[in-house]
Formats: sequence, structure tokens, C-alpha cells
Amino acid sequence: MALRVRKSKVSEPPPVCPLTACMKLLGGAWTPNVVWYLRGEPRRFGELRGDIGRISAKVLSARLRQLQASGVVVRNAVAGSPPSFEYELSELGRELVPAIAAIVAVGEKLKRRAVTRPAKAR
Amino acid sequence: MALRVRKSKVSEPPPVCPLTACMKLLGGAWTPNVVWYLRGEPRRFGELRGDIGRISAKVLSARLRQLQASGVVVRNAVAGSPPSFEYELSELGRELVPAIAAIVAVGEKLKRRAVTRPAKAR
DNA sequence: GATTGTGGTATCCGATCGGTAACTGTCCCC
DNA sequence: GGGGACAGTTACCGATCGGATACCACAATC
Repeated sequence: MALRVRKSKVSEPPPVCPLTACMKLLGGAWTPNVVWYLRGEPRRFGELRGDIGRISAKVLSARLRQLQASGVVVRNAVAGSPPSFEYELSELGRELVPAIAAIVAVGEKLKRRAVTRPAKAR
Repeated sequence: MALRVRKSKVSEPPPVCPLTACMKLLGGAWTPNVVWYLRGEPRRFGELRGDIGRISAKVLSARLRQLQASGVVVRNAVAGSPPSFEYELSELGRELVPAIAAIVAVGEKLKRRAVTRPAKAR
């Protein structure tokens, strides 16, 4: 659970690339999906698992913790006899949604263009 | 209503998850950087290497090929005595730039807020 | 012909990631 | 009280990724 620092053999000073740092927000395998499925109402762990489908509990747990740590997601305890928790996007986390949507939109266009325009010369 | 049973998915059963597919566009380690440094004028291989800094030739080559394959980047031969090549973003590739910028912007805000506003205790 | 510079590619290798499965602990129901 | 469901966590393990290095192709130059 300790956050992994990139230990490079070259022992370089931190490049402080804002891109690289920020892309770590969405770097993991299912991270965008988690954010995406949280864009509506808060969801519980099992619900998210069901939503996303093929994600393993381990990875979902890891993503959720990592997103909490970066402040994108907040975890709220829901009072009840079976104490459960709800995850939801923070204010800032919600700002991520349009960004993801933009990337998806470009992806869709690219796919569509790939079909209509097979510029496959390589 | 003992438990909140919200089986209602977010009304989004993705056939093949568009997110996962599209995030492959920017999935690699240096992919956003490559797109970022190509957002201006076209660059040659060696220039990109210099721009990005610590990227290895192998990874840069792989990213470039992968971005060509997905239609984000185009490779143009530059006529000349030493035949060289320039890489530039395609039209659609250019649309990726604001999306990346948006994610970076959120990342910056998150970092800033993390300083000014410590996360509330769970 | 050999050397150099550009523009890559192929190979090896270790680190990391993600999946599977097993496990814990609590609560509900029978 | 036992079995099952929920909510995760942990251990292990194979696949993959990325870095370093070495190498190749080609033109111009010496």
C-alpha cells in the first residue's frame, strides 16, 4: 500500500514532468473506468465490481485506494447494520470526467475514420 | 428497504468498453509526452528524443509506431540528402491535446488542493 | 573503403502490473 | 451455531512493460 516510487537504476533527479505525474492519476488498468462509473451517483464496492465487469477485486481495491489518495475519490461510510461504504468522485474528480470523455471522443473518431479511411500504408 | 439495493446500473452497459480501448491510445509510458511534444511543429526522431529527455529509443520508436497505427501521428519523409522523417499529429491527434491538457489541469488542481485542503478524515 | 551521423530495430533482463485464488471478519438468516 | 453474502486484503504467479545495450541501414564525408 506504500506508494511505489519509480526507482530507476540511473538514479536520475526527478524530471518533474507534469504530464507524467498527472497521467498517473489515470494510469492504472481500470482507472478511467472506475472514474467513469462513479460519475453518477455514489457506488459501493460490489456495485462497482458489477458495473465494470471483469475487474478483479484486488485491482478495484487498489484503484479505489489510489484514487482516494490522490483526492479524486472519497469514501463514505454508510451507517447501517452491515456497515458499508460508498465511493464517489470529489469535486475535482468530477472535472476529470469531461477530460476522459474527450479522449474517448477522439478515440471514437479515430476508430470511425480508420474504417472509412483505411490509410493503412505502412 | 433494509439495504439500498441499487441494481440500476449507470444505464451504460458498454459492449466493448470504449474507455479501455481508447485509453490504449495514451496508455504507454511516454505516450502523452510524445503527443505533447508534437503539438507544435513536426519533429524528427532525434529531436523528440532530446525533447522528452529520458525516453529510450526503443520506447520512443514503439510509441511512434503505435501512434501511427492508431492514426494519431503521421510520419512524413523529408526529402533531402540524408533522408529523414518528421512526425506530426494528425488532425484527430491534435484533438487529443486539449484532452491531455484537461487532465493535467485537474492534476494540478488536485495537487494544489491537497496542499491547501487536507483530505478530510474518513 | 572506412568513418560518422541519423534513424531506427532486436535482444536481453529485471521491475511492475494485473489476475486468480485463498483468506479474514462481520452481519444476516435459517 | 453454521452457512452464505459482503467488503475487502494478501500471497503468489505469469504476462507485460520499459530500460540499456548492441546492432543494422544508408548517405555523405574523409
